[in-house]
Amino acid sequence: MDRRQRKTRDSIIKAFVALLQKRDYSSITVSDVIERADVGRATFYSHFETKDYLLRELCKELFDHIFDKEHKCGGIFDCDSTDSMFLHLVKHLEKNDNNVLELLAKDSCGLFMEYFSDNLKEVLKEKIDLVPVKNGLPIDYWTNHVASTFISTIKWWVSNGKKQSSEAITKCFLSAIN
Amino acid sequence: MDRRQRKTRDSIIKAFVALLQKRDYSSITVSDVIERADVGRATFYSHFETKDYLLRELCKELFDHIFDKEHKCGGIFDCDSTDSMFLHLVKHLEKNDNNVLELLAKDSCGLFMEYFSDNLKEVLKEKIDLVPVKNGLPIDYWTNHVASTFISTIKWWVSNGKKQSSEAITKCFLSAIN
DNA sequence: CCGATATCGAACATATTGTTCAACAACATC
DNA sequence: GATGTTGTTGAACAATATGTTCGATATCGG
Repeated sequence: MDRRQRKTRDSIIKAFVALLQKRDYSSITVSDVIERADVGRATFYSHFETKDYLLRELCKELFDHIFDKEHKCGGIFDCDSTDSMFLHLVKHLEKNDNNVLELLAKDSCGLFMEYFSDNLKEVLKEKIDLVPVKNGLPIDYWTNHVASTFISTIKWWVSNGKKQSSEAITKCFLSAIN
Repeated sequence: MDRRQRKTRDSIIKAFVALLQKRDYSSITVSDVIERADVGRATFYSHFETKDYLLRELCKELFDHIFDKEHKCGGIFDCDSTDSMFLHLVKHLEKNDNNVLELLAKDSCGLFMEYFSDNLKEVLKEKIDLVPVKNGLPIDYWTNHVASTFISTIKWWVSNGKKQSSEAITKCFLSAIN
């Protein structure tokens, strides 16, 4: 990819994240983004079809990074138990690159949640043997429940100022689903 | 309230719900709503400040009805156990007045969820003695978890075509949190 | 250096928003 | 059923946002 392309793309996404931390998604305009990113209007539209697509791309980048599909070595896929997998995930989230974690606690976080949930469910499906399904619940229901509980735990954790250690909050989560 | 006011208000909300079932919230314009409701533009704005306020009002009406605050007799507040309370809630949701339940399974349902969750947490706080808190989890975390699990259960149920009976899905939910 | 490609910026048509106003219709009250 | 009040209408309006176009300019890779 052309160095120029990467540069403008990066500055657009950076500006977008910065704005998302301050304002509601729906209140942010394309003009806001390109002004902050210091990028021409036509340039923006040559990179992203609409504002919605920009959000999608952001989600994709974020969760592709967290659930790093490329080099699974050392990632969550290498964990030998679910306990350590979830702890690994929490610790990763705790680092909070780009303050993106905070976005999960905002109002307009529907798409984030969806991506988060989809990625998590996918992992859980592969690791289902490590997460004991409770008394005859449908597997589908169970993975959905575990993913949803993990996300609501993280959301609760962030919303309350991350007072617990990553170990403690992981324990909370594991207690909740066991 | 003036008969005329109620009439236009009702037709606006009705039109709005009908549109929400077909399209995404963000894609629906005020013009769409007033056209479908057959109501003047100025009239719309004399009832609702913005499109967002319309959504809020809708949520309020919906959940005020479900968690009927007025006449608590025979409502969920009269239940003697949490089991029957949740079953009562599910049965109420199953009736699905105005096909509103379907909205919970759509993409742009963030605000619905929020209202749902807030109302549920409030009830749970009053009924906390009936829902045993698991091994030393923070009460706050626990009510949040129970509410979030109930909602994700309902969402899963609706998304999969409500194949289970209300009794069965309530049992799933109770298994998940116990 | 050169050809290819990305950016710029300004202008443009289009669409949506939220407001205003005068004319009209439905209401409640006597 | 006459009267004053209130809600609705439709059209027009300014303001803002969207997405596109195009020639000029700058930057890239080789």
